[in-house]
Amino acid sequence: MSKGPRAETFIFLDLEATGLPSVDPEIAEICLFAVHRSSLENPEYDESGAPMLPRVLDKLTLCMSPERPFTAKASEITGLSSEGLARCRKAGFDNAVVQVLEAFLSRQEGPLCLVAHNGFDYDFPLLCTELRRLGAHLPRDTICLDTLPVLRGLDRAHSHGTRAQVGKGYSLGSLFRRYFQAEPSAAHSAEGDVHTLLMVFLHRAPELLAWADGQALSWAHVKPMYVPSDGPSLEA
DNA sequence: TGCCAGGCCCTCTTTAGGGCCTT
Repeated sequence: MSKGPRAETFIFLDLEATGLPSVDPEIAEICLFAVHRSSLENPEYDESGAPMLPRVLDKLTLCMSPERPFTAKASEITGLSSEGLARCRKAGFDNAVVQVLEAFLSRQEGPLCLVAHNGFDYDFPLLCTELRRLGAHLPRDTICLDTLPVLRGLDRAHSHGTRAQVGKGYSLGSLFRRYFQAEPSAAHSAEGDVHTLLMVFLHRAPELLAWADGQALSWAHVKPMYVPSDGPSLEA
């Protein structure tokens, strides 16, 4: 059941924000790694047999000052704070961010596939909220892949009823530790988590690419996490 | 300087409850 076009570039995405969906969070850091399909289909491996990061890789990381405060937990785990961002004179998620984002994406061969871990419940709706607030849009043929339900589903299918994999942790860190017997680096920095996400993807690339080709959902299906009640919503 | 959303999954299930996963 194909729901979208075949993606030529995969955009690995992670957001750090002021909290979980319950607090109507705002984005404080965004990171995207753009990887062409060819690099995912033909990964290189190091001497230990682990996949190597593609040599041809576009990266974008931006920090921004949210208007609302961080929850204590969000600030603790991300290392970001309103004070720290303000001290560095970071503007918010504004039209300049949108322009940089659009420029970054426009130089990737489309169609694009956004990839995030728990993306449908967090990163995609939150990004959708921020883009809509500014009247911005992603390319219409953009599709989305959420590695959390897809990897769970693939393992469940492979277990043939043994449930060998099902029930184990599927957090991004758990997957990385399971696949590579190593600790992920820089957890809860946006770039660190995107790096971890890409490595996890590379470990299962043939299956995930096939899944993306057949079952990825359109970005048009993503609903905003919430509708902002304030902010520069009318300036776009 | 906001403790709390919600869809999915598992099981001691299905007349339900609890944990995961994202910050």
